[in-house]
Amino acid sequence: MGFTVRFAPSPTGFLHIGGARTALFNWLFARHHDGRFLIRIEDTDRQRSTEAAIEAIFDGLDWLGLESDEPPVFQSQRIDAHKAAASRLLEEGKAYHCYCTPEELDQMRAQAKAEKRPTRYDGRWRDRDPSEAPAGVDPVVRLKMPLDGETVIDDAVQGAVRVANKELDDMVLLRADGTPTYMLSVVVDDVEMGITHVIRGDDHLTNAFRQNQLFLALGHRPPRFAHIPLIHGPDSAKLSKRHGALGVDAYRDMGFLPEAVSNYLLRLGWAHGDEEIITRDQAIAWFDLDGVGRSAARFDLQKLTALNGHYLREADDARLVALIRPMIEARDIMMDEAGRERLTRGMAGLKQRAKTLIELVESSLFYVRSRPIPLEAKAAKLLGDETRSMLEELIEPLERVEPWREDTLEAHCRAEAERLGVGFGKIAQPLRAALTGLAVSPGIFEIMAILGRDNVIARLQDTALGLNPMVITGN
RNA sequence: GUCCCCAUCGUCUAGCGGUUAGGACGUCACCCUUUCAAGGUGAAAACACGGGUUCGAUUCCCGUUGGGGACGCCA
Repeated sequence: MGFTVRFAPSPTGFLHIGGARTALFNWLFARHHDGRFLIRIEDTDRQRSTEAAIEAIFDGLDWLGLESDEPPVFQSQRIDAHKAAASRLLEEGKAYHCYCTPEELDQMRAQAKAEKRPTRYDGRWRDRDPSEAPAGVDPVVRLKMPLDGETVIDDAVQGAVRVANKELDDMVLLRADGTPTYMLSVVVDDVEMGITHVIRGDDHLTNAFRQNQLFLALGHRPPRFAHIPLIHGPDSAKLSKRHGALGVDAYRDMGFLPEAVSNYLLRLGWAHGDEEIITRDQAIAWFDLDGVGRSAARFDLQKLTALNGHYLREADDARLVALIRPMIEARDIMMDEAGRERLTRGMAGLKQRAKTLIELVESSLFYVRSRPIPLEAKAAKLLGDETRSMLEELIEPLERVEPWREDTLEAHCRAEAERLGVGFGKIAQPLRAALTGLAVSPGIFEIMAILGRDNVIARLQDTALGLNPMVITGN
């Protein structure tokens, strides 16, 4: 339909979670309408923009699968075009030089505040003759805002939002050093890039009134605005570092899958009936601006975690093995081919018990560890002297189990429990502890089948001999 | 302080004048069960308040209260 949107982050930090959602909404909107999704890096503040931040933003977008349809635009490379636009406005009498010093402006604001008046620039140089310019002061260029009437924005999310033009002060277009401001750059670039819909955070809503006037002054029709509500922290204030709100990379490091983060973010402020689990394709088919809510949402890590558990269970086993392999090896546990195979076979049982990749790693280790495996405290508690000798008695019968399969193992162990005159749980838990070093794991016969006879018997012998090292855990 | 926005279970939300106010996360029971998950069943849990409009308001309008955002020669 010829719609073009952009995601325009300023590279002063990582891609934070709110930015990720903005990018997602833009991307989905473009895909849904068969339009274009562009990326523009707003790096006009050279002091605060860093190469590392730019990289982090692209990494984050990449991880979430939000690719740009065209090479990214770097705003810093378009300064000449921004300056030219300002000159044109100056020539047309739509902008003017203002010789106020920063000190003078500070004073003006302080006074307005003291008198409980709005802290706006009063337009004192708007109609003043340039000959009155003080010597030695480099002027800024300001846009002449309309003095009366009102500016109405028909926001695709917020509806009609209106403000009296007298509330809008004459904003700075060019700084005293001649560099363009954000307000100018954004508008000039949006025009240049053919942006039809500006989808961005709520915090830009008041900017939109000013930018709307700037589009008009430049002789262009303003784009359609869509201001989506911000994501808030648990204290319901705008999400920021102090909430521990992090870059998407942090969520990746916490063991979340990109599809889970993406699904979670989508449902924050947008819904499609009662649907909770939404695939990318469904999202593209269903997403549109009219479904976006107007109120801010709080970030809920628990719900993200639950969603992640769902996607973990759905995930392909080989993919999960590939994802956790570096995490396992980072713990100095090397994975040989046999270990990788055991892990892959065991993944179906492991993944349905994990909520994050971190948990998945923790619960997977016993498949790839070398003997004797360490015992966590809860497992050690299950293995008293009496229990250990009971396990020892299990070794011989296990040597005869044929074939070595989940169902035959279960049948044998149940028979064994009966012979010993104990409840089945009395031998299952110690077996689990001895074979995995854990008190919690997938089904014990599944584990035995995957571990293999030799490994199982060896591990039981280790335990009988008390060879297992103890693990000191935080809990 | 000025301007703007918002308001359904604890949280995310469905609802677009007439519903037993639905779903999800979380919480609590019970079932399943070798542990833990998963799964199943069920429970507790919401329309901020006050005026209108209307035969009828969660839904439309106004106000109050509460929350948020913006007020830079930052982006």
